[in-house]
Amino acid sequence: MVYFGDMKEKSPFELEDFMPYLLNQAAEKTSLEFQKYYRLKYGMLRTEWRVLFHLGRYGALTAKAICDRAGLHKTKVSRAVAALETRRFIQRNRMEQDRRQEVLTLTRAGENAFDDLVAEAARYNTRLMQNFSAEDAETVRRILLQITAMETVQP
Amino acid sequence: MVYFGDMKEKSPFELEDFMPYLLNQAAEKTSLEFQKYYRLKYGMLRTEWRVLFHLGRYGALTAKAICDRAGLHKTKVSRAVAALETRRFIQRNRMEQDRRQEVLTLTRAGENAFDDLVAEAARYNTRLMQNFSAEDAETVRRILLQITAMETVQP
DNA sequence: GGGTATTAGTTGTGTTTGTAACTATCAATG
DNA sequence: CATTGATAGTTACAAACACAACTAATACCC
Repeated sequence: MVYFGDMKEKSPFELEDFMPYLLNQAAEKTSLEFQKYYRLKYGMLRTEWRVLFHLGRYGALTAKAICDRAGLHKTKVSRAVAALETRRFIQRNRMEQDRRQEVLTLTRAGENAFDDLVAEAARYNTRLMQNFSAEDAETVRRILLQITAMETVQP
Repeated sequence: MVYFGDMKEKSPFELEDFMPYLLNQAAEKTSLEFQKYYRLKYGMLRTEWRVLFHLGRYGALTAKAICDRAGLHKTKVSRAVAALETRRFIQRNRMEQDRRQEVLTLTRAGENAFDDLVAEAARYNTRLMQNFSAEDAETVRRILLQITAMETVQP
């Protein structure tokens, strides 16, 4: 019988068993790939694309509403809104009943960009997921949503 | 019969159907949560933790080898190595047969940090994944690896 | 062996992010 | 109404990142 005394028994822990790592690798890959649509074609950053998406998908919103829905910090949204306005993708209108808030709406150019990018997103998603069975896709979707919605994984 | 002419039929596309979005949300959540272990306790950044991990898990490596294995850019690794050396977690030794390269090894402090962080990583992972069945966990793992390894999702 | 190309690693620069502090407006309470 | 506190959004500053240019050492090859 062979003696395995020299083997490191303690750490069979591989990076590929570590979910944050796996998630990051996959997220980074797909994000970088999809970037080229909104970045090259419209000069947007990821946050800008997400803000645009929320406005296109859910109609006029305030910055705060976008923060809440999208889980983005207000400074990120503020900068994205400023950039999108500069490029004439959105329009701001102060509310009269509460002049702290402003309602954001897509311009015609913004709607066009939205339509285009949503179509690209759907196509990208289809191409990405066609490699997997419908059951597997649904399992992944469900678990990712669940992880995202989990309250803190307690120490 | 009601006329639905005004409905936007074209875009039943939700963010929650968009895999890059789902991946990013889950990745960001878990990364931020796990950050506190290496960040608060050892003052490391994510790249530093990953460099430390590779050295602890796979033994002495050059910076280039870490780049290749971890899929990190050399400038990131260079700065992580500098930071880890400053905090005395690693040691550098120029190779005699090729004086461009330097072999990186963990110091005692580096090994201690590695052992601690790997244990925390394993515990975090267990707590995260205990909410799912073994089959689901395996499905997710497999698909995330597959996505990461995919060549470009062609336009 | 001398010029050219590669390779390992570093540094510099502009861009993006995170955090905190700030302004302006509104709400609540005395 | 005046003061205090909360809220929507912006700005300022430092940390982090990406990408290109750089240094130093080695390989190639005529």
